[in-house]
Amino acid sequence: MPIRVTVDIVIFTIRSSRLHVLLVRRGLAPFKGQWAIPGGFVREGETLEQAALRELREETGVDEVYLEQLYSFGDPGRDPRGRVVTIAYFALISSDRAVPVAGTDAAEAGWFPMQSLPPLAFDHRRILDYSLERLRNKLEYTTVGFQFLPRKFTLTELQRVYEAILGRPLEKRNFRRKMALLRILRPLREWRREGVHRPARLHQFVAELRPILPRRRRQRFDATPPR
Amino acid sequence: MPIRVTVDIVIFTIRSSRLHVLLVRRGLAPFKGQWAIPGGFVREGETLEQAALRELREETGVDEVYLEQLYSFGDPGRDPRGRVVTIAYFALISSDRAVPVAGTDAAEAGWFPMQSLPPLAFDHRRILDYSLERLRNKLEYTTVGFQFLPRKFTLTELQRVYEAILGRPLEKRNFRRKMALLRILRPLREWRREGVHRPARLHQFVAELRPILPRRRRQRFDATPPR
DNA sequence: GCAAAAGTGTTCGGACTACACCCATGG
DNA sequence: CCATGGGTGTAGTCCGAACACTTTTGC
Repeated sequence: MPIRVTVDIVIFTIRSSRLHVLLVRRGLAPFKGQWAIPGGFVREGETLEQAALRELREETGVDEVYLEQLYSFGDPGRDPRGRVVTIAYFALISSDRAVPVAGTDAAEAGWFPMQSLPPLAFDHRRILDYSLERLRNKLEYTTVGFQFLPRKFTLTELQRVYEAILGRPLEKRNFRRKMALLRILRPLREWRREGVHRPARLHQFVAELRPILPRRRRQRFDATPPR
Repeated sequence: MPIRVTVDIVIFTIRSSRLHVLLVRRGLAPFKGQWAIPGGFVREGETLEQAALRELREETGVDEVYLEQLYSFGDPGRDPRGRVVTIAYFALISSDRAVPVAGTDAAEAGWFPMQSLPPLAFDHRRILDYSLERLRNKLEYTTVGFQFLPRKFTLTELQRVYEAILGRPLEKRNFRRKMALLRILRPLREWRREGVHRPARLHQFVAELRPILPRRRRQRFDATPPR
């Protein structure tokens, strides 16, 4: 009895300032009727990443997103049907594109806030927990956070993204100073006016997706000249 | 034709102040006679981690080491025999235990310095490159570095480990201050004397393996009382 | 007394934290 | 004129980096 290989994909987005994940309701046994993260078997000629992208497209219609391999889970017994090793990925989708369509083999699909998840099939709870941990870490030292926003956004919207992922409020002045120091935002000559208050300046994310470089000084050494 | 699943394991150690990796010479086609990292098929009832540990034991006789899942590689065509997905792990072995024994299905095994690797079978070069990157990152924010040393060691030995992994020299005073600040070393009342110079104090690594916590202050907020 | 490694202190700059008030707008 | 979010500056602390000389030993 050979081992079968699937990819599962955790799809994150931000909705109304809260981190959400896309779940599908299983139409078939096992765990029929339960919620699960999208996934499926890896096909003949495709790479693991292509398989993940295919699942993503089937569920959301979206392509060209941030996608990263998370971890592989393969405990015997994690799938009652037999030995299944899954390679888990996670994807980040900007809120303006986050419109799920029901998958082919899924009866139903929907966005769930990470703070209140339903019971999940298989070991998917564990996968979700780990992907959140990873996302939080990445947020600290890369610019993945921008993946959740449309091209133009306000600084407060950006801050809300960070807060939603980290799960704690941030201090406005410090947050803005940090962003300014990173020099990855271009302030636009456009303002968004909404509500009864001062309009907010729009910004663009400029610079490719990259790790945040804490500009190191070059290291020199004790230059004790021979006496 | 089903996908087959293997684990491959990158086994690191430090020898004469340089980072080494354990390679085995392949006895069978494909890539017969070439060097490769140890690995093998995942068996029926074992977890992925158990499979990695089994390979590790077969190659080195060593158990109870630092072991971490690295990444999964599954491009079609990475193995000419057919579709093989491999889950790569890496392990860290202290220099005093790093005595390889030839594996069961391997003709020969040996430690190679990471700076001068032979041509490798499959996509193993890529796996090695990635594992080094990961090891370097982990070194910065965890205490994995200690895994390479015996229980008692000198501060200079510890510094050599860090230098070997990072591939650059470090500054002695800063390195020692940092270690002192972390409070994870117990200085012993023992000294090692060797060579014609002042003896070096021995230290022990105390505290469990853990991430290095940059002690955050609790964040408070603008407490503008309502006027 | 000399060669060789062990050991040690201070200064600077960058980044993070804490913290409170004025500004522009629409109603 | 008021409610609402947008926007801004300063002071303290911590940490990493730079940098050179004294100590102890065996020969």
